[in-house]
Amino acid sequence: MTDQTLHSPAEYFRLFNEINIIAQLSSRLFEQQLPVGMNQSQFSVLNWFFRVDSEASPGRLAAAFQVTRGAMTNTLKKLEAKGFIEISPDADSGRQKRVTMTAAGRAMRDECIAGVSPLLAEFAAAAPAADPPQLIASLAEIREYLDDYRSQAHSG
Amino acid sequence: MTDQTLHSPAEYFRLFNEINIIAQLSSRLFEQQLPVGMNQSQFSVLNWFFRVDSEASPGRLAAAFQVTRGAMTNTLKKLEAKGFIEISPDADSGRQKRVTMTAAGRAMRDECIAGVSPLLAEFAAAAPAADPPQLIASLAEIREYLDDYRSQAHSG
DNA sequence: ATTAAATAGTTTAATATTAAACTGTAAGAT
DNA sequence: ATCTTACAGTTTAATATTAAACTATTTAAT
Repeated sequence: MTDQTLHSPAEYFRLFNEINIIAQLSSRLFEQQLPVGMNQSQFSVLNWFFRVDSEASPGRLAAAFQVTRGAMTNTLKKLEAKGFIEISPDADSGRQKRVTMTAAGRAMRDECIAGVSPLLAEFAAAAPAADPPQLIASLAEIREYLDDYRSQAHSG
Repeated sequence: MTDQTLHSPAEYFRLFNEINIIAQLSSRLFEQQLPVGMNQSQFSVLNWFFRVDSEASPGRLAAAFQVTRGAMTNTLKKLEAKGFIEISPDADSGRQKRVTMTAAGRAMRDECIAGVSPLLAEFAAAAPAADPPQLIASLAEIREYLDDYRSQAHSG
């Protein structure tokens, strides 16, 4: 409150520490609520098709979730094997592919939402964060900074 | 600011999404600054001995970092092989062990800090989070809630 | 004292991820 | 037209993690 511009590196260190532990705890908790065979990565892809767009290339999805293309190849294979997505050649580009969600995928996405909803509702009711919108805004800022940082000076 | 008690589950969903992406991005970024052969888990253990206590059992460390005992066994083995910690029998209990940091471990901890400091300083200077202390406090609340949640109704 | 239950740590199998090498395609330079 | 570079996706090897089975020890019950 006293000082909005000068912050110690040690403070950021603690910040990332907290974030890492929460990510670990929450991921495990959420995955336990998902239908058998589904994990967070797979659900995230299905949910992306619900939230963002009806189709995408594997590369676009990898960028959206900040994972390597190899990791996305793996995740998409699992989803395709279960019939939740379809992977077809891109009519406009021989090196890209076109990924879409199937009806079964939409059903599974709904099932996942139904699975995690009680947990989220319980969480929202307990309201352990004073001001979630504010918190989300701050975190989004940090996420964007990290994302830029990575692509600017340290491409890979 | 308008409403401090009613928050939507969807909001918490977004919150955990942001947290997960930041955890992923920041972990990778930090690990790249560590000396060769060191990773975040190993550094965290060395830093724990610096911050918290001069000795601990493997189980206490596993609980502190919210990882399985098996994961901690693995991490401690790596550190022991490099001479950064010592693992000895506990005089008071035949089933527990006693872990301490060596002088080499302290030196490596300092080296790690030196490695990540520029990144943290750069981050602090750019100050992408308006109010880090407030943010840390909110996150700590969430972390504690998740931790309690896990141990209360869903032990494992 | 014996037995049963809980605890601490290790091991094993399975999985998700990264980094880097690799294949194939598109775009740009000459 | 040919060559070079960049790009999209896959594959491979290495690693960290979890869950569950396992060993050994301690504590509790009888």
